[in-house]
Amino acid sequence: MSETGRSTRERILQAAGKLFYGEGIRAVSVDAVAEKAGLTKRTLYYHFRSKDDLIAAYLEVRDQPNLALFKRWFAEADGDVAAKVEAIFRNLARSTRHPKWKGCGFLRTSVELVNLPGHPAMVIGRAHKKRVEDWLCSVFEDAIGLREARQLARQVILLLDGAFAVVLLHRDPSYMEAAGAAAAHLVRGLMPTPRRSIKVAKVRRTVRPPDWLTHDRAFPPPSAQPMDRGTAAGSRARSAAP
Amino acid sequence: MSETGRSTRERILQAAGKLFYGEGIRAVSVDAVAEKAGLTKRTLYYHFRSKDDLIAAYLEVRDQPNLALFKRWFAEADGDVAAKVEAIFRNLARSTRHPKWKGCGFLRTSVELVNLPGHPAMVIGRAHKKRVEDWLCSVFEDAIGLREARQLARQVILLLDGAFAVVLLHRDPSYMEAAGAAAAHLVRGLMPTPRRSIKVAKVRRTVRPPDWLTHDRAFPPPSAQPMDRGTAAGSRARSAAP
DNA sequence: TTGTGTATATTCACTGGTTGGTATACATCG
DNA sequence: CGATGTATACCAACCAGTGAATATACACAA
Repeated sequence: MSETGRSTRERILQAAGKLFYGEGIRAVSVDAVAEKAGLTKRTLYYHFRSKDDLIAAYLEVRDQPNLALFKRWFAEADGDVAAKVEAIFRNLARSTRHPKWKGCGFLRTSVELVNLPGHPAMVIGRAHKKRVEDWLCSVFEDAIGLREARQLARQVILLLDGAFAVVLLHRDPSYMEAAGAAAAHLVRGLMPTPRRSIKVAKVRRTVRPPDWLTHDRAFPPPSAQPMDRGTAAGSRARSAAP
Repeated sequence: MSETGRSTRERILQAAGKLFYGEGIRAVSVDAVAEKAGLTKRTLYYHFRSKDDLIAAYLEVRDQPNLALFKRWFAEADGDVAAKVEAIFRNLARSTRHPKWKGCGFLRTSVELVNLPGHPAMVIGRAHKKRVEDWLCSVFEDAIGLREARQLARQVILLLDGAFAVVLLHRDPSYMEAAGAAAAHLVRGLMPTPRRSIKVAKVRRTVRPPDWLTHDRAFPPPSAQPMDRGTAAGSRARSAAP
């Protein structure tokens, strides 16, 4: 609670974030995190019950900023919904060119904990992906009809996570753009208004619902309060590694 | 290589396959593999130079059978190419319901070795995925005569690998079927023959030229340079880092 | 048949190092 | 004082990989 206490905890989280994301959770020892944070392992264990707790905290920290980034990219893009969705992929493609980019931390963690489905980090990862999907779904509901929105959101998510995996494997950002093109095509195939005029549509045309414009500008939180934080006594299996 | 030698090697590979796929390569020790194979660790090291060699061999074994399975599912399915592609996803969805299913071993290994791009297992994994993509590409070229076959094959691969990741995370096979529907929709959108409406694609446009693949964006990008098309072919092989 | 040489195949016991996690004590501060 | 942090030192378990000895198979000679 003290000032030094909070900053220490955040220093640990920052070090853990860099190391876990950069090298993988099993490849990083608690000692390495402590050393990077500039303190002793014992101090780390004062702030976090276990390595598993630290892993969960590492993902939890990244949850909201990640979704917020998607929303920002979507909001700042011009064009219709399809173009805005594609803009997310385009921004992501730019990110993947950074040498420190290592795919999606949530997916990678879920792979490393594949046999611990109840691990708190897995719960957080699933919740995060669901949150992105729900946000996309709400976006599509506003622009299209209800029924296909869920399926469409899922398919965009599939392309997104597929691109994370494939670009990480091949280290070729063009896959991310191919995914964006596919996503835009899927969205456009379900859009009600025939987009014949290519030129005028720079800014959203005022289609029927006048409220969706305002609704689009101000993004409502997908759900009031997230995070069923808890099950702190998880204490699942150990993560051993060379 | 006497008779016993080969069978011993295969016993090791079988044990390694079950353990590596079931629990992950970093979670499984060499001792565990040796014990499961019913021999000593020293014997294992007689047949394989190192654990990394064993990992590579584990993936190499699965390369051809995996692709052959896709080809079989494709060949045995009825309907047009889109339906045949969708059949792959449907068969895969059935596979994911098996409790021992743990996603794609190639992708999972690439995640665990994310910082060793020159690792032999990574090379094998990339080659495998490329092989599946090339096969799909040739299917689209031969059966439909598509010029955009390469891009289409990549997008189907993206949906495939995305489904592997997402189904593994949520343990919900319906994502695999959603991916299949999306893939079929993408394929069908490029098929030359007049198409009948099937399933998901309810709203159907009647535009002839499938120009969406050529990265046309229906709306002009705000700034001049939309995206820098990277080298479409050629995956850069980064030099190994220890 | 028996003996011997040689390459293959396998085992036991071990190394040096790392792992997640602790016991204990010391420090700082309201 | 007592609560909150931090540090030194330590643990038992586990890790990938190895040295030295041995067991087995087979080829060839006497």
